[in-house]
Amino acid sequence: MTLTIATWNINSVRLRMPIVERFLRQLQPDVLCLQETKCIDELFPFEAFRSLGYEHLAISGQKGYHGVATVARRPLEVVERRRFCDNDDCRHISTRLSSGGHALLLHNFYVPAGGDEPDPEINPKFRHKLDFVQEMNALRADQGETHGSILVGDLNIAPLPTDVWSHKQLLNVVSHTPVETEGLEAMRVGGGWVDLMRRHIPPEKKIYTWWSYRARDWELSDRGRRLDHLWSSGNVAERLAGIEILREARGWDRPSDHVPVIARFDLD
DNA sequence: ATGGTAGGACGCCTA
Repeated sequence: MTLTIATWNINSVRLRMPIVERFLRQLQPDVLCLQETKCIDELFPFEAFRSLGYEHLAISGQKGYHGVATVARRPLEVVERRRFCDNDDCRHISTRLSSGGHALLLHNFYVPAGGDEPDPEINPKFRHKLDFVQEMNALRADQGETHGSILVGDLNIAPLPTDVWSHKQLLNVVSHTPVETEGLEAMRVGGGWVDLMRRHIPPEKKIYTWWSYRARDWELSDRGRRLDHLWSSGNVAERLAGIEILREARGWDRPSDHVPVIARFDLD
């Protein structure tokens, strides 16, 4: 049997329901992890998801900012809404997915963007981002009483030189500074996580999942970054059958600035 | 070198 898991920073789930519907009808992933839902739980569009066959929802929302949601066609249960950096931002939810006798732990993350100034001494938002990644070190791929773990989301860091349109020009730009890229890679490797997009697509090849709204023509200039990630424990990575980055979604009507990324696994 | 756009919510913060 196959299991497909998608991640997408949706930049307001209520405003984006038309393209969420289009995506779910077209790709039909088993699970969709959303970030930046930007609405309190009471206002989450439950019915729209249910009518599309996504009847199992795990949400963690707040007013106006952040917010994550994991929606699925199969049963899932909330494991934890973890707090980071001693505040109540809704930036994480973990769920347990049962799939053909396997139980998978699925983390859905929205890492702080970090502001514009890449200096933690003068920019508290950048300090917050670095601290947040530091605290993510507690999450190990082999953790929990499950048969494997998956970690997805908008991590707001493009770790490899080929994860940005210009490595040289972005070295001092938040999302690609060495303190961030090295911190994220250390956390990933230390936690035993496999970068599934890079397992499937060689590191020489450029990959982007985000293009700024501010470009005159995002497609023509193609100044993108890979900010969205899918990781897993080694045993789950062995089952990876494919990765799809839905670049066309950046050109849909009223798009998010991020596109969905989908991983397909072949399980027994 | 700079400013460019978008969302939530209604003056301004965040990305």
